[in-house]
Amino acid sequence: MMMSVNSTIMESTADDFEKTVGERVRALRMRRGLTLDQLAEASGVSRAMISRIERAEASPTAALLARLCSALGVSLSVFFAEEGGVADPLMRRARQPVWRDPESGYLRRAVSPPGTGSGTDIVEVEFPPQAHVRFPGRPTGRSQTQHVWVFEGVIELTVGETVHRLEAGDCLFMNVGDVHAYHNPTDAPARYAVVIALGS
DNA sequence: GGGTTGCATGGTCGGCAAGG
DNA sequence: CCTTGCCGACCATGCAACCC
Repeated sequence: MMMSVNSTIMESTADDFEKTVGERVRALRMRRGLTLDQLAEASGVSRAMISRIERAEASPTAALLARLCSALGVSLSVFFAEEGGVADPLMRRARQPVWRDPESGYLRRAVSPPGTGSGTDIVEVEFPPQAHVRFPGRPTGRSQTQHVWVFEGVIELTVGETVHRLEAGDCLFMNVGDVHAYHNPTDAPARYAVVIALGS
C-alpha cells in the first residue's frame, strides 16, 4: 500500500533528516531568542540533548520532539512543514512532509499546507501493530485541542486516567496538553487523522 | 554566559542456549 | 520445533566538566 511509497521516500531522505530537524530546531530557537538553557528549562529536555539534536548527533523520539515543539510554540506539523518555504494553499501528497518516529516506528504525514494562517493543522498517521507512543503532559501548555479520527484499525488512546478504544470511524476530542498515549493493540496497522486547533 | 563533549546510566533489541 | 530466559551490544539521554 502507500507505506511502500513513503518508506522509499524515507530511505532517500533519511541521511538528511536529522540535519533538517537540527536546523529547524536551531532556527526556531534563535528566532525566539532562546538559549539552550532556556529551551531546556521550557521543554524539560536537557540542553546537552538539544545541542546534539541541533548538530544532528542525535535523532529525537516523537515524545521528545513534541516537547521541544511545544516549548518553541509550534505544532509538529508546522515544525515539519515550514522548511517547504512558500505558502501554497494546495499541498500535493508528494510534497507532504513525512516523518518516522525512531522509537515506535509510527509514520506521521503533515497533510495541511503550511503558512496559510489557518489555526488548524491536519496530520495523517500510520501506526504500526503493537506500537506505543506516549506524550508527557505540559502543565503550562497553552490551550491547544485536537480531534483524533480513526480510518482503519484500532487505536487505544489514553488521556489522563481514561483509556479510549477507537475503531474505524470513531473520533475523539482532547486537549493536547494532557498526558496522552497511543497504543495499537492489534496485529494490523492503524491509520488515523489528527486535526489540531492551535490556541491563540 | 553559551555551547560542546566525555562519561555513566537505563532501556531495548537481537542472538543464543537450555528446557519443554 | 517452539518457548523462555539470559547476556551482550547498541542507542537515547542527562549530568557535569570543559572550551570559547
